[in-house]
Amino acid sequence: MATLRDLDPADDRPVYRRIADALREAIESGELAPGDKLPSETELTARYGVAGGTVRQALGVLRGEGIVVAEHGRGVFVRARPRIRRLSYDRFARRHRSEGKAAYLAEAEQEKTTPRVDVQYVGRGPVDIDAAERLGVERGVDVLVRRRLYFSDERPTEIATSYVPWELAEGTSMVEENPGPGGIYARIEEQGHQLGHFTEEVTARMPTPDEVAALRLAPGTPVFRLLRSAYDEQGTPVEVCDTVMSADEWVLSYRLPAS
Amino acid sequence: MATLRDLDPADDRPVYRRIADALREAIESGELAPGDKLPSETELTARYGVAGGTVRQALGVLRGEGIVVAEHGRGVFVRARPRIRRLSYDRFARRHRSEGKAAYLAEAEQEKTTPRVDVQYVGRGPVDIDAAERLGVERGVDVLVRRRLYFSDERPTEIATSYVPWELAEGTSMVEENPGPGGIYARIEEQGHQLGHFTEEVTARMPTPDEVAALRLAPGTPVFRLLRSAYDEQGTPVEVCDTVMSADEWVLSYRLPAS
DNA sequence: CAGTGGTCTAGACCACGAC
DNA sequence: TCGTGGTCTAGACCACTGT
Repeated sequence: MATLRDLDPADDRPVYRRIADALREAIESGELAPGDKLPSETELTARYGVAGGTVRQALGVLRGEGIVVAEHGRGVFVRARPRIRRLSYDRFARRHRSEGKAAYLAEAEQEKTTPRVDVQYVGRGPVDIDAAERLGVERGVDVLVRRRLYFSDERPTEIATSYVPWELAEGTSMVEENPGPGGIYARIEEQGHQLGHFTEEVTARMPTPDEVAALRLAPGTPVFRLLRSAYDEQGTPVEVCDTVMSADEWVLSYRLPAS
Repeated sequence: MATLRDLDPADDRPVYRRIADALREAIESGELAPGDKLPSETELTARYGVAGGTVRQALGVLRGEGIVVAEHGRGVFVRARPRIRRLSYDRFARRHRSEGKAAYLAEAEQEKTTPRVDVQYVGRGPVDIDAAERLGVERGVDVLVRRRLYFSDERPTEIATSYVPWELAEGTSMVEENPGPGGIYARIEEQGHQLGHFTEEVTARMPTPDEVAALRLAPGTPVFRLLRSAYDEQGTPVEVCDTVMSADEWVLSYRLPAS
């Protein structure tokens, strides 16, 4: 059992917080490394002379902070932080499309990971409320809906749902599972809509149980939600993409003008 | 006491989850509106015939989801969602600076809120590790550190710490509590460094206890961390700003190029 | 003061994982 | 089978809020 410091008797904060602090310090100091097993609840009750419920409360604090994960029947472990990946602001630059690469393929190449897409739904369907507002269509109107789950080295990394006005998508390979070289943005440009710019709206929240399952999220980790709108050179919205991704696996990078 | 549905005896999930579900349904259906008081723990133990600990566990689930807040001695209340505010990508545009407004003042004017800044520390101090990397200085070197807490209508909204190379800051009003009209960016430009662009790196995580206290965060709400670097027209970094803000009060908005 | 949530105890029994 | 965490009980006492 790792050497944990004693509780400071002068500290009048609740015992469970002080136990959580002691464990957190052991983790941050590296004494308990990622993947290491924490002392069991039984050991901690003996170590600190408290009831089991108090120890559970302390561990609950650390789980809430996402720095440990409990595995039923095995123990509580220091969470191994996933590798941080960067989502770069120029990921939709035309040079990638003209090279025949969809954005996620260009990304994977730069990250040196093996990409895979699981297309979960492609077809005509009702537009989502947030997408409708940004596409400038009425709520409930039918548009092209493309919902897919992206993998990187066989680990799920993001859930993305795209919405494209039906008039624009009809009769093109956008309605196919595989939209062809350069992805749907290349198809949209072939339809006479040169892309002008994108806006991206970022929020973060705790995941729904569905998202925890689909993205295999550890408890206590928030998700990013990106709502990206693509505009053509006339400023007409041509696509909206709603993306959910694990917040502790990604850093989003943007460039802001000074003038 | 609000009419809560009975627990489904056919459901074999833990009792505390089923109680949490019943309460969540009452909230989502609007039967318990934002600001309403939930039945007390005593009432809930009687209503469902369980021990107090089980009821507390159920309420803990809802607190973790951030949909209720407990107030010691008063009760547990349905959380009123704060107004969503937008952080816009052009907030550092020169036109604001030349009008003598710091970015947060321009922001507050647009939002029609009353701004206030609480300057917590201004002076020479060691550079943070992430800031050092981006400023291109050695770790631990002394720079100008400006740490402040921003308020909007007297509610704390963000913690920000700026780092400026000491050679650039020395002898200017950047080292004063109030850096003068246009904020520190105006002072940096007066020093001969016309601002060229900014980069902003966005992450999201659960807050530390300090951040919960300073920002008066409800449990279960993640925070954004923005690491913004300012570059002059030669591409030399002139400032790094590290910002923490409540994720459920803000949506971050960016513009991406297509070419 | 009464009523509320916050902390803590000392047990019980169960479900899961590894051996 | 044994050790692990997950759920639950039936209490106790404390701290805070309102009257």
